[in-house]
Amino acid sequence: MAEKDSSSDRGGSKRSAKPTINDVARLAGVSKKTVSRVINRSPLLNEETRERVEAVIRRLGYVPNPQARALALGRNFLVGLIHDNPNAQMVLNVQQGILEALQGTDFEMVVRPVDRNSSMMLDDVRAFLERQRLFGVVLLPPISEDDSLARLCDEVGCRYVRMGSVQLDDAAHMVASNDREAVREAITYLIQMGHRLIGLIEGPDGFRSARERRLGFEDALSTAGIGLPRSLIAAGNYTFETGVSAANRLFDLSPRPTAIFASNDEMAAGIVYAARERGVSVPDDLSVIGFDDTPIAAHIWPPLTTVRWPIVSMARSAARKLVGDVVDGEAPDDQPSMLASMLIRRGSVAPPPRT
Amino acid sequence: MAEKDSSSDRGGSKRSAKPTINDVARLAGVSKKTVSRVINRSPLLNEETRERVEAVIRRLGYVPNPQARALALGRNFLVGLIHDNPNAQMVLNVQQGILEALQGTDFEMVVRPVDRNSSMMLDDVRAFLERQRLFGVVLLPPISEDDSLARLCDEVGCRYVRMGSVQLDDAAHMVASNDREAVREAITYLIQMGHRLIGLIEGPDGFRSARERRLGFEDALSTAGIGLPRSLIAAGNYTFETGVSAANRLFDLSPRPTAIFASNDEMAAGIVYAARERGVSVPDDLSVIGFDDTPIAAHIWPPLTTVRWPIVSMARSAARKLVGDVVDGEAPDDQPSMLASMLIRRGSVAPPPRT
DNA sequence: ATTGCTCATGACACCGGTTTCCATTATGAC
DNA sequence: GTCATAATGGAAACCGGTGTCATGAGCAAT
Repeated sequence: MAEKDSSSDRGGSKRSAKPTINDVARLAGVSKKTVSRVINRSPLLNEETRERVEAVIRRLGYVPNPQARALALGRNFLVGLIHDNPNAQMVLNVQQGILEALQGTDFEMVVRPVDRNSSMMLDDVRAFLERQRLFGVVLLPPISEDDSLARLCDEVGCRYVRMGSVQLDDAAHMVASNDREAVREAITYLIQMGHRLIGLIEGPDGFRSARERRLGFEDALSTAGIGLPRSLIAAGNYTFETGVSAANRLFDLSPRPTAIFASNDEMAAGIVYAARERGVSVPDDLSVIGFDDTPIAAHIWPPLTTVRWPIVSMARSAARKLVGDVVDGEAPDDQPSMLASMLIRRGSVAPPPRT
Repeated sequence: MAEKDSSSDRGGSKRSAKPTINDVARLAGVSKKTVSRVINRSPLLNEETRERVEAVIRRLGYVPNPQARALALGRNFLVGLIHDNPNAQMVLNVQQGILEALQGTDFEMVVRPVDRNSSMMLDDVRAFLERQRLFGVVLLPPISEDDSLARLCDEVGCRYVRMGSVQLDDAAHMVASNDREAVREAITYLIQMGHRLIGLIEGPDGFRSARERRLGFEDALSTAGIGLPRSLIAAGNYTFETGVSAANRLFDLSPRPTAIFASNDEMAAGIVYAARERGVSVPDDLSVIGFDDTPIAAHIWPPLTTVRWPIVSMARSAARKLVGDVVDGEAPDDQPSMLASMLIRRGSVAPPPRT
């Protein structure tokens, strides 16, 4: 310890020295490179040599050092998840999907929540990407809708795949669902039940998902020849609380809508909550449809009819796009870029009251 | 490309060569070592030299390569989160706490969900730890209660900190809350409201959190001199569904309990759901208290009175324990090992009905 | 026997940092 | 002015892998 430049290694760690590729090579009587070939399943390798080396590897319990590999290869084995989504279940589902795709590979997932309202957001992400030199990132909505983030990834040479409600990028960089079509179906279902006065609680301005869902809503109504007064559209921002207040605004309308579609389940749960507060019965007086099919949808009373967003599959597909060609030579667009949502019918929809 | 050992680098990546420490050294007219000293804030360095080097670093936008650092230092900068907790909000809160603690350090967080029911679990985790050579891991309940996991970490030389409902390990390896005391308070509150027939929906067998919460429940009753018939205790496993079925079992009792405490919010939400199904009014006919204060608690009707588990602070504290001494020479037990829960009073508790 | 080819393997440099060890320079005491 | 000492900076080794290229063996064709 001639120089105390850095913090000293506090002695305790009795981490028994891990065997290295050199140890394996020496004991097997071959060169490092040959061991490296065994590890990487090189085809041009004598079967007998391979077995001898593998035996030594097993005996020593040798595991290649990922840091060294990362350095030598000039890339690491980290896939990042960048998100600013407040919905815990959604984020966790995405993590699950990514991890499923990474299962059995050398890749790990690192998670990076960001604050889209911060002016530093882009700088933060840039610093993160440059520092960590991630292999690639998955971008979760709503921040995935931001083109400047995608450009940033390009700039720093980091692969990316965006998830979203609509195709915003080419197939290699995008996994989308078709929200518009799914909402159209849901609203058509309400219309078939007899509803004519249907309210909409929108997602926040500037979110593509919000816009797509609204477009699906409008499509269904205009196809059925039903007009849509401005007053039936209430603003929300995907939180439970705005669901409550938007619902209250719609309840004050006269005539009152007999059904409300909320652009996500949180807000739909807010509608149900507000209805209880006001003594409005769901579904007898009011039908409610949400979007996402997060657990809350099934766990409130009455259980919510909602559109299931195929979030886990989307995430899995996104991660495969990212690492597929490295892992098994698969082309990045072998993975689907468009996945379908589906309507889940539960107890929050009924025909409108007779009055 | 003489040898096609590994998958070829698909050409596209026009990642402009990142500046290295050599570039900085050359342009600043100093040696690598000097640049390294600047990066690591070595004190024995001429002020003028430092400034010159820093200027070059800024000009080049140089960022040290973490992989190379990890290799040279013999440790990486990854903190793992190992969990098998099905509660999304809880997992995400823990992630948030860990990331807060890691903020501004060179550490990143990798997430590893495991399946505690799999016989391969320990082997999987061992493979994970050995492969990735993580700096340390945070263990989330319920799997954190498993001593064999902690022993495994010791064995492979990986630091760990366990989170839990009771002190299961020494202060350097544990961050706990005091569930027992918190539940005692909650039940005492029910007793003060006049309840005498109080049901309990337990967490799964073998979970320390479940046991501690039950002990707190029993403590409060016996302190108040209230007996606890076996029939008032129903089994659950922390899921919404078992909350529903356990509640139904308690509803069939005669006399029916006037209050039920559930060992977590999911199950408490199940009670409220079941009550609605049966036409039992909460809180008029039945008071309900949950545990955790996850968002669902505030988002159902009526909003749940519950015990807030200080999960974010616990996670932050756990992560600081892990990296503290490396980051700023802080002793690992400068961080608290015990954090307090608190009762959040909302709308699901009222005095018992007169009858 | 010589040439030409393929196959299996090894020597060696390299990735980008940190550390060791030594050389040089600056400082201060005499 | 000289010498001892401390402050500073550089050369080279090292961390543990991978890539490049050379080499020797084995074998078929000439």
